[in-house]
Amino acid sequence: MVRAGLDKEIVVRAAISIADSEGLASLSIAKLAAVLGVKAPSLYNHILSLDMVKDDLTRQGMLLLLDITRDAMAGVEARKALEALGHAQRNFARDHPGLWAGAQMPVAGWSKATQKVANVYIGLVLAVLRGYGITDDAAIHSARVIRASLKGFIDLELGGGFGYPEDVDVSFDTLLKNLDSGLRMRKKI
Amino acid sequence: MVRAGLDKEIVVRAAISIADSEGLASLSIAKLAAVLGVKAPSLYNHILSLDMVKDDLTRQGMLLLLDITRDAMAGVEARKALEALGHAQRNFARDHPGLWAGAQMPVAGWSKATQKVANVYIGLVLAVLRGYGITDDAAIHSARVIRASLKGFIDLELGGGFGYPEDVDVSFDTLLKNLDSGLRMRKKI
DNA sequence: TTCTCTTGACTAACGGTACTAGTTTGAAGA
DNA sequence: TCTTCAAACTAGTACCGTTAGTCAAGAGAA
Repeated sequence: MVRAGLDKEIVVRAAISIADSEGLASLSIAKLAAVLGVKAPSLYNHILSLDMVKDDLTRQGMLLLLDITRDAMAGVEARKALEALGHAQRNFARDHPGLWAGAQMPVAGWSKATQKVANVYIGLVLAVLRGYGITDDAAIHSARVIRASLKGFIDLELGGGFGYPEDVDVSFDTLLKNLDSGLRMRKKI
Repeated sequence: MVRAGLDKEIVVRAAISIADSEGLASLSIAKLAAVLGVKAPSLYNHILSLDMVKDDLTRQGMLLLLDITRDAMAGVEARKALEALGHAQRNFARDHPGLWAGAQMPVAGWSKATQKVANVYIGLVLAVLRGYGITDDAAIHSARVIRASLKGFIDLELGGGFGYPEDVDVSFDTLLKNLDSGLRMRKKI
């Protein structure tokens, strides 16, 4: 009965590692316990439930994504900012598929704390739109379009939804160009 | 031990009903058996596994979506066709959230038969693009953009991802307008 | 009508999941 | 050194999908 010296952070870190390498779906209490060298019930001295671990994982993933995106967007505007946002998200999803998958779960299952972090992300999208001169109601609608397009593309790419051999990078550039031209149109009207 | 008169079709039909009313995630052998008035193991006289039921459900969902979309797109071109495609998908997802969720699962988990049906869907998107004068490689890239945008929007809407009170219908129209203007741009170049 | 054979139900069980209760022990602080 | 709390443990609950083996319903043949 040697003590493993665990705490919630270590457990969540292990969960992130498992989710990113084997997929969020195969994250389980049993696997977590095995990785940490402990029997499954012992984990409950540090965590409330597997769902809570996933919530923590999601929130940490969002915070990391926010940092990365903010850095990428620093000092650029409009189209450059949109591209920075898009590439930052796509790269994040490829580097951390488990964290990305966590952030794509239905909002209803998140804790208040995690929902709060999610709202900060919207702020970043709205910042991009200010660069296009789009504010207020129109910004909300355009923000939804940007979020939806990026999320849909990344989910499809990660899920193996692009079967044809054409270069997916070119497709992503097409997506960003489309969004840019749509937003510039919107500004003119 | 009265015989229930089951067959695979009846089981899949019940699965669709459960998935659409309670969500794909809560579709289980136990629930399926309860609904059909039979003990769980009895189902295995008619099905191979729960995964195979989900695959059938997905394929049937896709076929239904294809029918609905084809009908909506009949006799219209370019922007009208794009709008028909978009609204048909969004309405389908709202009417059949379980079938929609099935069709969004990672491609790797599908049978060959189901993947084949999925490919037919791409044909519909390419038909829309022909109306814009976009063919070949460019069409593949634009088709990915359309699929990604629609999928992302619908997934976000169904998952409760749009927190602000602004009218989601307006946002969807914005998405379609964006796509349309992007595609018309692309045609000119 | 009776017999046979197939089909579709059943019960019991296996290994997996998350989780809880109760027990023991390591290790830190008094 | 003793006490106390935290963190591990074992054992067990209640689910999940799935398999093996059993038995009877019901259809077709004699």
